[in-house]
Amino acid sequence: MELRPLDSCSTCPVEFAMNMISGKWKLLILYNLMTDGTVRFNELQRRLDTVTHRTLTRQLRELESDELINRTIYAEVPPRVEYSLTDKGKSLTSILLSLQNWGLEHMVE
Amino acid sequence: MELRPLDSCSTCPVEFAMNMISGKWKLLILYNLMTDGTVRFNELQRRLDTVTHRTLTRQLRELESDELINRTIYAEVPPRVEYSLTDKGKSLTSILLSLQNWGLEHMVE
DNA sequence: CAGGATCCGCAAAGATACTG
DNA sequence: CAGTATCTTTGCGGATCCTG
Repeated sequence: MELRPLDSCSTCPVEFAMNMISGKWKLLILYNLMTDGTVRFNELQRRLDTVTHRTLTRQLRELESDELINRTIYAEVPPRVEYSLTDKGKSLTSILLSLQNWGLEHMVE
Repeated sequence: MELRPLDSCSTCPVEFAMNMISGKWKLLILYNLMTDGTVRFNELQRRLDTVTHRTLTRQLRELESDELINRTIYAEVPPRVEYSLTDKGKSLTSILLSLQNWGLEHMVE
């Protein structure tokens, strides 16, 4: 596949994709869901380690409104909320792999 | 290739790659150099259309310090400065294609 | 032509406190 | 447990003016 001309920025597929994954914690969230399938809110927060409660919530809401993740609420006490990838979210794996491959080849360890 | 575990964020290849291309105009700059080879400063500014002189300079400096682009200065009057991709910069094409493919498949036109 | 210097605005992220 | 409400911070990008 070749690089296409970028007619207009508002319809640029590259920018469209970048907007989905731009966000300090988004790729880390997606990565965790890719490898583990389903993760609860607090478990996710533990794994991201330094993320604040507030910020994690926001990032999850954005991913959800972009239809990259599912949010499942269980009517229990204490409450349980589980996050998982949608098919659209799963399809981002190709981008993550592409980024990872490039990083592995060009990072000085 | 499989997704690797993300041991530590400071050594995460995905984050390393993202840091290279995060910047409002960077992918657009790289795209222009990928398709045209060598471009002068003002020509680049015309193509990005709404970018300011100041901001374009900063983005170019960052790309240069990341060794993604070459900056060639010709000792002429008026001055001439040309930008082109390094091999490292050219290798980003795979990421751009990956982003573009995803965007084309998931954008509603 | 291709910058540098200064100042400013804004959106994203963090800190902290409170809650069903 | 999984949020929401406020407030503050910060850093990127923009606006403007000056120069070899």
